Amino acid sequence: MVKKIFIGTAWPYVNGDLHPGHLAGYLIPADIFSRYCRLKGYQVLMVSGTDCHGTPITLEADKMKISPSALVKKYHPKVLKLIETYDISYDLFTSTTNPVHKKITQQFFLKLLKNGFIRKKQTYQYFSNKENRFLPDRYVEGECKFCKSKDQRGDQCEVCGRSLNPGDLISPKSKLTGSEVILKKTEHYFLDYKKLEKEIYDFVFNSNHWREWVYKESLGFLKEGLQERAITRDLDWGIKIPIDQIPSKFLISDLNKKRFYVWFEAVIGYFSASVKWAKIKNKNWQDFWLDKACRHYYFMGKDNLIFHTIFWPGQLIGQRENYNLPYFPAVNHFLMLEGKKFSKSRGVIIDSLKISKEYTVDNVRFYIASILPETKDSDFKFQDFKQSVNNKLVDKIGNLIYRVLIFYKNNLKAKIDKNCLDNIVLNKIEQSSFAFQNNLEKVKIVDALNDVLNYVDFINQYLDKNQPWKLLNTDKDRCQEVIYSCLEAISFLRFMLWPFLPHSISRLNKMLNLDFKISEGKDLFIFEKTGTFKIKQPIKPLYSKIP
RNA sequence: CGCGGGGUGGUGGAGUAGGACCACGCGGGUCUCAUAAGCCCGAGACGCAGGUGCAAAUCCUGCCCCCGCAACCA
Repeated sequence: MVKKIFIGTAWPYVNGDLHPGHLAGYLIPADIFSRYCRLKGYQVLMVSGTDCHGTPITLEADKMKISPSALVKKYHPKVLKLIETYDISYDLFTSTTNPVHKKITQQFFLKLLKNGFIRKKQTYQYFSNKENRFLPDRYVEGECKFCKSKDQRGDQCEVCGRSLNPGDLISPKSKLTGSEVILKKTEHYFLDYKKLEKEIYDFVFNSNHWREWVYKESLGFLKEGLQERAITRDLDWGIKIPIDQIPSKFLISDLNKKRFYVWFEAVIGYFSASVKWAKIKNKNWQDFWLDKACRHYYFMGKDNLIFHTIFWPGQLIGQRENYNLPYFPAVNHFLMLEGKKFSKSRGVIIDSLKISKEYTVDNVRFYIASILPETKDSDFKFQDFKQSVNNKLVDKIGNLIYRVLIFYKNNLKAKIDKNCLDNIVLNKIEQSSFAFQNNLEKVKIVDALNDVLNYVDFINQYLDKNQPWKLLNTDKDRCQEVIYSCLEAISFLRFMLWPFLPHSISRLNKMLNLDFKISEGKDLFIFEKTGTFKIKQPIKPLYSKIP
């Protein structure tokens, strides 16, 4: 039976350009994993899209004096361009503004309502008369009523450390315009996580194959007990509440002025994008969401952890449809830039598109893959980048491939009489392949890349020990055997490198007149001799040094 | 005492009690097929202070530093 894999990646917010933190946090690791799965012959579905709703979008749009939808139209293509440039292999990359998503979000809500997990509740929120809108706590500042510190944000006082609720600020003002802010009564729908707590706890508790810190963090969060959580906001930008379909006893006032809260809606995108993909491609989304043999992998930064291990599973459980829950949340820490957090306002920023043009996509992919923040925050340093690419990718990997191919072409006229694979090489291929797959199955991508580098080192050492350049005059048969063994080793190397470096490995395929025959059910990591090596195109180095 | 993660040679990582390991960088040597590439050898580290143990990077206590979350930022 073909293994089924669903891959969901975090939905990038469309209020700015994507920086290398997004590449390292989910785009590149998810892509490496999905390419590996495809080579293994698994049935893969990888989806995501842009997250287009929420207050930050409306605020950014206001700042630019355009409508939220105009802002989305401006940024969505830029995100798409980046994904195409880096060749992130989504089966569908959509956005939360697509109609299928709207409809499915409303259905999710209605189902939760029907199943008794939604309740209505009155709260007080900060409201700006001048701006004529409710403001999130963090956009309001005033004096902390506990310690009397001035200019504290509405969500927390940084001086005394207390969490603040609406009303805990004295003379609150809008952080955006400085205008006065009042407390206003408003009614919202809440998702009652208390009722789902037991099932969520069982789900998390039984997931002890997760990365240890992810497991502990999720359990730690549950330890404090879940509470009901608002799923609607007083906003005019977002997905509308399906008023017509709500039983009258559940209706609340001003529903036409409310929208679904983005946290509730964005994660449903994983499901709605799958449904949309199935419609477009005429496939079954049920293969991935109802077949218990399908495993769900999610890739995201650590700021998104709780949404994927607690809240989203809760939403799925509440559907009572027996949908597949996350199998493995590949949560990454953060990528820093020269020791600092990426920050547009502080100028700590690199344009991902620009560096791909300047240094090539595969160079950037290689470096980022080598420093993925899988266990703790990691650091993008330009000096490291250059060293890493020049020494590992160019000198070790690139040079190995080049020295073997050019030797084969120049000294053996690209022809081998006897296809005899050295046992020591065969053993290494099998041993590395095993270690590599073992790591990738556990989404340990940095370790898997190290397996590849270790394999390359071995082949370089093998060449030095056997010195085919000397054998050329003393023992031609052995010389052919050594070079043939290296060619087979390189041929297999293509499979291990392609997930990391799709562009250059495609070039290598062309040089060798080979291709990947990817098909569901066919495991390309089972070693098979390539047999004969034809060289049709001029041999050129795959990589060049960064000056 | 809100929850959790982290601090190991210059850099990035591995290592949950008994020889501190890997890769890059650095120093030296060597080959010459190759992109001044390859290969070999070497120097160099457990955040701080206590404690338990025959033995601590690892367990305990206190402190310092970095990061995420803390339910209205997603």
